[in-house]
Amino acid sequence: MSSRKTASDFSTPAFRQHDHGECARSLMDAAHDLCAKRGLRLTPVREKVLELLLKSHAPLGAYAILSELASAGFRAQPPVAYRALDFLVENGLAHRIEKINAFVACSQPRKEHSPIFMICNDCHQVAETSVKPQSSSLDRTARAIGFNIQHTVVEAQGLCAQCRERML
Amino acid sequence: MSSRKTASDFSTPAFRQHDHGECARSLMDAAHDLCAKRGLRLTPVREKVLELLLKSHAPLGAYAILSELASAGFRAQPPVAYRALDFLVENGLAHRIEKINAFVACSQPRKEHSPIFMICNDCHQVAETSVKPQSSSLDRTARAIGFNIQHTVVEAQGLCAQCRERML
DNA sequence: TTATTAATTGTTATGATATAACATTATTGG
DNA sequence: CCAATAATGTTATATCATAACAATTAATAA
Ligand SMILES: [Zn+2]
Ligand SMILES: [Zn+2]
Ligand SMILES: [Zn+2]
Ligand SMILES: [Zn+2]
Repeated sequence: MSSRKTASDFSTPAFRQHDHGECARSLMDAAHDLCAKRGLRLTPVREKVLELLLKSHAPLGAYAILSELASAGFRAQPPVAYRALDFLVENGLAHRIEKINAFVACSQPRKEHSPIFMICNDCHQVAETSVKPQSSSLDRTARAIGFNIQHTVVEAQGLCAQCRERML
Repeated sequence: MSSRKTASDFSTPAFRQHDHGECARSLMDAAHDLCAKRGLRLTPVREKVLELLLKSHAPLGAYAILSELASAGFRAQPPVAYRALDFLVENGLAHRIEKINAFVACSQPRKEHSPIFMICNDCHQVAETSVKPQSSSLDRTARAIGFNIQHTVVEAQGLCAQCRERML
């Protein structure tokens, strides 16, 4: 048993068969832990938004979240959703997918990472992986031109293996 | 004199001193050539939008373009700007920067490429570089999980060398 | 050329995403 | 408790983008 990890070892289970109930529960637990450790307040609306995001690996738009919040008895003005999302994103519990103006729960909320996303255009699920910062093409290019990176957006759209197979 | 090129050789001149008048003129010429070769029509409004984008290496939002179009005597309803931008983007003459909902002229409109952008948060200019598709972290990761990439978004926000120096 | 078709542009309206501003309530620390 | 801070409630508006259909212009082929 080697300790080597391939890229897929780091990928979110989005495109792999897995027990998503357990997947979601463990990420919710991790969120509670992380907030406790950092003295952050995972208030009811914030927890509810995270719960909604954790329902699947398909990102949700802010207004979809808002409407789910309304159904669950929360106030439903846009700032309610955006504030909760801001909290989750700022604290590394969720990510914004720029290409589709939507949000997804982070699949590795413990560690600092520069996430990269694979967005399936067919099943709409998003896999999150991350890359060693130093080794990315972006970092190499930035060093070459003296650019100081503060934030990165790395997203790919296409077809996941399952969807591609289904289309054959 | 080696034929090796470093990443900076491929970068747009955005963050380097250069004759931008010449820079813009040659890109406009290239656009005319490309359209002629492909039988595309660089109509007045499309050419004007490209001209506006070529005024600097700082991206412009669709409504900024719209207002410049109005000043220049063009019709100024949103679809006018979005259609021209769609044409330019579809034909590789401009790119959309997802992180800031804005558009920039392509700096290497001839060849197929997967562009990478460096967005300076201070001077708001954007450098475009590109990476050999096979070698990017995104492609390696995609191969590892069997994901078929159709489109990529790779953007970094931060500070260009000049702006960082100026801040010291 | 002239009819036919296709591409582009004009126009109105609306949809979708996001934030500013300020009032109110809840939590925390002294 | 009291003052300070953080979070939430609420209204209004800003910003970004497209649907739908009409009118015009350009390309094409009979
Ligand atoms: Zn899961
Ligand atoms: Zn899929
Ligand atoms: Zn230039
Ligand atoms: Zn700069």
